[in-house]
Amino acid sequence: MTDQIITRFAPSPTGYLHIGGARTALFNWLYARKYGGKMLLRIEDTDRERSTDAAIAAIIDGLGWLGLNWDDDVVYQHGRAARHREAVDQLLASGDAYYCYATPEELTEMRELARKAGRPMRYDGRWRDRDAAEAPAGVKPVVRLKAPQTGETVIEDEVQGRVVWQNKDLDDLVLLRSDGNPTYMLAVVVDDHDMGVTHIIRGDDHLTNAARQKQIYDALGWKTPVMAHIPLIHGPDGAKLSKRHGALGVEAYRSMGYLPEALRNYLVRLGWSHGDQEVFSTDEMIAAFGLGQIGRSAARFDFAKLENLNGIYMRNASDERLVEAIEAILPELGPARGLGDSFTPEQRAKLLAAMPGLKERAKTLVELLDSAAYLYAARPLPLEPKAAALLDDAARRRLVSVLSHIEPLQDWAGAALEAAVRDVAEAEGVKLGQVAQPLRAALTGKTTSPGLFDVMTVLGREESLARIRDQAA
RNA sequence: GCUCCCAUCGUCUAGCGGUCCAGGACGUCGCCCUCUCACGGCGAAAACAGGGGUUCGAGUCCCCUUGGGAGCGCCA
Repeated sequence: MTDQIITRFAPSPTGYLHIGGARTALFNWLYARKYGGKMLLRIEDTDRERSTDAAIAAIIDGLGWLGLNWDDDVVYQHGRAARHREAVDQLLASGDAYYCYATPEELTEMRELARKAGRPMRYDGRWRDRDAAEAPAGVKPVVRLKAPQTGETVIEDEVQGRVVWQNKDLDDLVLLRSDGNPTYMLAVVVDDHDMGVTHIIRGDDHLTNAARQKQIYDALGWKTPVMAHIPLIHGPDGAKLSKRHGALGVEAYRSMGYLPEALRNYLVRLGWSHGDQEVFSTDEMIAAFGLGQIGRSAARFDFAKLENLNGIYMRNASDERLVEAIEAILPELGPARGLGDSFTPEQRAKLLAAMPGLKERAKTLVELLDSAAYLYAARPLPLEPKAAALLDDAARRRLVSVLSHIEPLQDWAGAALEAAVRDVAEAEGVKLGQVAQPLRAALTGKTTSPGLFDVMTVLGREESLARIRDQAA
């Protein structure tokens, strides 16, 4: 029991689940699943001002969409303030923490002085050894950790390796604010400990925090969990991917038509690798995952590669699955495309029938839906400029010939249609393409589409003939 | 400014002292397949940031420089 692996994902609910957070969650999830352990979810909502229920919902939705389930109940950090204070009392009692009455003004002054002197900006410890009797009246104190001033603090990080700080460079951090509320630094340590977290896997923006947290663990006499600080994800331009700089929530990727399994596969390969393997099933991912194969440098987000992966996953997905995935985002996409929030049974049936040809050609669900527009278009079909250009007089005359060859067909099926159209080309003394392209333009309004004879089959005899007649001359 | 982290093709990466005139994938560019577009197949261009060491031997170890990034709050 004690050797069970427990990881956690601990987002602060101040916005959606962004892509970096999603990857952190994924890594935690993979690690826990691999070792038959648990991944816990903790909402770090101690900042009451910035935390919102909408953000909590967005994070939970995002995890659900990605298929990253957590174990046990969600822990809300805010609800644990009493326990956090208890830990501070322990530290106060053991002499590992003290009250500090320095005012915000004094702190600002300290920072400015330090900056001028070219020294690290840190608290000077002025209340560290002062008697509480000297406390100024009317000032609510904070509680600070009495951190070691000599020696070093060391983190043996699973991905960054051994990281060392000189204790003289670290100051006495605040554990309890003057209003009696715990700080993040204290809360994380107490919660991770109480939740039995054995492995902390998080972004390396927390690496320097790890040193302070280590000091708190030590002061409390607790064992520090194994830590793994994974590199951040940067934007395509190399600049950091922050909420104010192009970072998108996972729901944005859903709206852009990516499949959650494709996004997961893309994300896992950002910073982690397993030889030359690029595509992983969920089981393969879990089996192959390991902290040791996580790289230490930041990665840029590359939509082209995500699209490629998404295309692979779409081609391998069942037709029904893809129709369902499109239906899930249809409320967002449909109206702008002349479709409703959901498909009519006929629309759905046509889409399903055309899916084998459609999914072969699209990289996202949005592209897929757009490429299916011809299925639902009302006659007479609007023609794309390039399609219109294809339908010159000679082409329209050929369509007449096509009509005469296919109208008599008993069997409206791919092979028969193809044979008929080939006959037309031969009779006209032209290449198949010269008949096929105008035909495609007439049937779909576009110059590209799935195989022509599949298109005709899905559209059905009447609709196909009508569309051809519309353009024949 | 201070502390810490990082550095292989445009991008994601393999490489854990010799088998690397550096491999895979995406992207790009050719060719093939072909009713279009995709898919698929074949091929090409494309990288060890720079400088010092250590070593018989360095992409791989050490140092410096340069360039990125993170953190330095009574935010998380």
